Amino acid sequence: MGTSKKEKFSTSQNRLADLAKALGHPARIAILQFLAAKDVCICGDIVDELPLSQATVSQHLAELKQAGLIKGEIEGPKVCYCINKKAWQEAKQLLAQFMTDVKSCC
Amino acid sequence: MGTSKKEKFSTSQNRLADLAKALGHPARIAILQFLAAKDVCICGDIVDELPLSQATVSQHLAELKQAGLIKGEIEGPKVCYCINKKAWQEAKQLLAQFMTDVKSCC
DNA sequence: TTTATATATCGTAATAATACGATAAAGGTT
DNA sequence: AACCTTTATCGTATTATTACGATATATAAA
Repeated sequence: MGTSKKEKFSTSQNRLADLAKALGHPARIAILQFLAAKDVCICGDIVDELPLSQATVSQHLAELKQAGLIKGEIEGPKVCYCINKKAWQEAKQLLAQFMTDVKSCC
Repeated sequence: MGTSKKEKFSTSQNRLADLAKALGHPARIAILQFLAAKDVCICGDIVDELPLSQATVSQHLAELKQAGLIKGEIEGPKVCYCINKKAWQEAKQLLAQFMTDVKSCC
């Protein structure tokens, strides 16, 4: 019964939902804020910043990567993570447009 | 093991994540768009608009209500749903600020 | 080559989310 | 009162998410 009905909704509704879902965990918010605060690509360090195990952080990073919001480049034994500029602007625009379009009447 | 570690993150990180999570399903995106398109509070009708059962729609509405994004007023045997204007503006501002703050470096 | 370091992935357990039928609750209609 | 309509809630099945230890992988250093 818990089968997903996502295919019954439009592509753009699903894209918005996927983006929002990627932001839907405080650890992922924290990761993005950390990446932003440094203003450069971060090589290593991320696991130490979060109160979660290495495996769990890696999983959250993979989800952000899957949503296209970050990218990771292998640099020696480490991986350098960055916000994906293009995708981020796109996501920002999509969400902002959606939030603006949804006018409230009362 | 799947115990939540949300308490290890800040209130604002959790608030952002909760808002995003509420938007993290195409059915809820569709509900919000439907409410917006009518530009008035919608009494009834919502279930007929979605390819989901009445019980499931009611559950999605409850989640949006829980996040504070919509409110429902009982009108006779029906319920009138509306975007919660104040909360919506707040959410929009919070998300926009977050998306802007997260600058990408590459 | 051995060792250390950094990440990813596997396996798995626990919890949360999704979905729906059945039923309850509340208000209107006849 | 009996009945219909609308919505919420309960019970429950299924799937997804979250989390972590253990292990694999890949690179650098000794």
